[in-house]
Amino acid sequence: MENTSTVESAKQKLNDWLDKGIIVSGNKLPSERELEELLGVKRMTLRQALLHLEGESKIFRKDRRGWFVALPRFNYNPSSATSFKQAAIEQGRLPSWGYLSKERVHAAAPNILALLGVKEGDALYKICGWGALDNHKVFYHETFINAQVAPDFIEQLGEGSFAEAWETIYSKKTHTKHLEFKPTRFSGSACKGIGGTPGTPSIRVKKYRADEADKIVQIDIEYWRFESVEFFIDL
Amino acid sequence: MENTSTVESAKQKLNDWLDKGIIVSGNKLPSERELEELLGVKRMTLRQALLHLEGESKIFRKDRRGWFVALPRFNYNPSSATSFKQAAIEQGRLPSWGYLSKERVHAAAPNILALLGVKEGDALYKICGWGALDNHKVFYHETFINAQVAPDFIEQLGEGSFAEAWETIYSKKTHTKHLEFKPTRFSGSACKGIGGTPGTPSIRVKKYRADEADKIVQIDIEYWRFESVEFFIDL
DNA sequence: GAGTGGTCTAGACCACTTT
DNA sequence: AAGTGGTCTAGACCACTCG
Repeated sequence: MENTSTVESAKQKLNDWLDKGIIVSGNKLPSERELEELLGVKRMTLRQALLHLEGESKIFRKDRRGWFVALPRFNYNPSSATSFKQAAIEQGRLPSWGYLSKERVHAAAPNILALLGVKEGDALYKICGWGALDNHKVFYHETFINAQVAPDFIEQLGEGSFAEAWETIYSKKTHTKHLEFKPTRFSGSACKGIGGTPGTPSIRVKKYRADEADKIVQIDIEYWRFESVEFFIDL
Repeated sequence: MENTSTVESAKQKLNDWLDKGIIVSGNKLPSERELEELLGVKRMTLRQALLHLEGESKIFRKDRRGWFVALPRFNYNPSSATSFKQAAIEQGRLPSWGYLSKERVHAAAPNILALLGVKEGDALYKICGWGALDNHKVFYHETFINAQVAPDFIEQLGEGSFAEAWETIYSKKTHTKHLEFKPTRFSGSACKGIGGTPGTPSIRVKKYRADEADKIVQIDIEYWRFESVEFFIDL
């Protein structure tokens, strides 16, 4: 009669409730203590079920804030000229973003300096920020820019997007030259910046952007929430 | 004196032992029961530590077989003409692969048929297999091929690689036309094919390969072990 | 301040792998 | 047959969030 009270059965019930839209009022799931009662499993077991559903992109976590019904995946073409903002709108999503820090620095990882063609000790810009869809943060980024190529970039950027700044202020059309995808887990600044749970899988996307002369002018390192995105590239 | 006996401390100790190469004889870690004693933590706690280290690519699991010291990440360019075999050798790794099934089928997902230009009810080939580095399986794949474009592909393939078959037998040079990266978790056939633990994060790579006339002749769906790979693309 | 998520303990049983 | 990994129970404490 009663089911086997295992992770699998808990998952199925939760899945049902999610599909049917019941129980899950608004967007937040009931607390774990309520759920363990509703599902007839213990806390650690429930946790497994929730973690599995997280992996299947049905739900997601905000650190210390609980579990939420997942939003659709974002279809992202990192090589496209289309900005995050525009792509989001095209997919019927509400984009937003913020900057956590904008610094003029004189040091960075050696390979960053080399790629940007910045001499040891010379200035470059480091900008950290996040991007969100429907008010849910989906990526954190660190961006490096050659200060010689784009003087006063920080001031010019304001609250606008990178693409806008490049085109409007420096009249440069940039294109993606190189891409890297590395499966990792959230930790450190990416974790804080996005409000992610440490240890949760994530994808690090590294992007070199170049100008018309094929000179690398910007390096982006983005950390995406594992379940919130899907990448595609046309060649 | 004794540390706080938390996940973090267990991780640090394990990390130490891994770095120094002690405790870890051969390639397999001691059993979980031994480790809980050595580290002074309980099983579920140890498990958290191990899972974290798995996420950081220091160790990996074989289903029901235990924990192993991780191998280096494979640097994989999915758009390159270079075959898996060749790329592996260039990175000083020992590649191997196997086929789990080779079928002539008359049905597949509608979008697969459409992309390959196979009419409803017509034949296509479905080939499932795996790839390994240093005798550790790192990906599982399902490949679909238009039977009209490459008659008798299954027979011609033998135990060789796809690239070899296309070039030698059909004298076609193929190139990657489209790529998709989707973070998922292991389940179903991919899980079995690779000996992965269900629920473990993985990356699904979808690849359309086309001939000189830009006609799609092959669709690859690969499921990669999360921690064993890093992708890059030059544009 | 109550409630909640994150973490941890100290056991247990089963299915599978290995010896 | 013994050992091991996978799973589950029934508690507990702490740090943080939220009302």
